[in-house]
Amino acid sequence: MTSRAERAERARGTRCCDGEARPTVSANEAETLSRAFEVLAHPVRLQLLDVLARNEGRVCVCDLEAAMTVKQPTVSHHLKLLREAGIVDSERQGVWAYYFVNREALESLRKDADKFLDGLG
Amino acid sequence: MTSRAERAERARGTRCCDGEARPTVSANEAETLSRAFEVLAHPVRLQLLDVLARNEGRVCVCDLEAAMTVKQPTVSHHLKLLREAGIVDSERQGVWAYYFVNREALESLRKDADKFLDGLG
DNA sequence: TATATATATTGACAATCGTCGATAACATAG
DNA sequence: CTATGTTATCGACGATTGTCAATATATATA
Repeated sequence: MTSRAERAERARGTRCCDGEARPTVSANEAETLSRAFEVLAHPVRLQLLDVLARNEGRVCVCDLEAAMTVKQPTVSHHLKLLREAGIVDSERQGVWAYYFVNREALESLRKDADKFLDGLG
Repeated sequence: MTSRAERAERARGTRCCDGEARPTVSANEAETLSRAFEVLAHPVRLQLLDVLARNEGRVCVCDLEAAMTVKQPTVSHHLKLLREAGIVDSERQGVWAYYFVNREALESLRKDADKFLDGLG
């Protein structure tokens, strides 16, 4: 609780700011945006994205696995989530699976995140 | 699986990109950043932030509650998470509790998010 | 074909999350 | 003091998440 300037008195049972307190972001937009942030809300996924973004189309799962602290099924699991979110894609080359970021999807995610955060003032 | 240009052949049991596959974001940084994204990973918290950012220090819980679809204890719960994350603060005025965004914390969050997302290329 | 390697999937488990009714804590009016 | 309105906390519940061993699937090599 931080101290602040005084405020107009008000009777109980009254709203303080009626119309002004409506969100400008709809429930649907908030839903969509929060799902985008969810994808980013795990350290392993952030590191996977980091590696993939810096090694354009050249990283196989075995190397991703080596770069992470978690075991192979867990890496595979997080890659699946990134794939389902659309921000990475993969290609099979023989025994190996190479993952790479979907640049348009990533750009779109960044734009949405920026727009929301910038919109906050 | 998207089709891509051909790749140098390689024997099984070999790494494809050794050193290059290291994350530039440390496990600790990833941990911290992912916690920031976690806060944003829920539609109600996004809408709360939205409302608070647009009504500088003037919104009481009763009005936040009226603006959300979830019940009062749930609103209180999400406000607590935002407070614990440091990006909002609150002040009690008599019976009412007024919430407002912590501008420095919000700016710092935005900077970290931007830095990571921009860093991806 | 048999074998070895790379990746994905399954299934189980503990841990965390989101929600809400009930209730506590607090402030004020009467 | 009592009653009423506001917010926070508690406790329970189902749902979701993260992890990994075990296993399946796919591919290449011998």
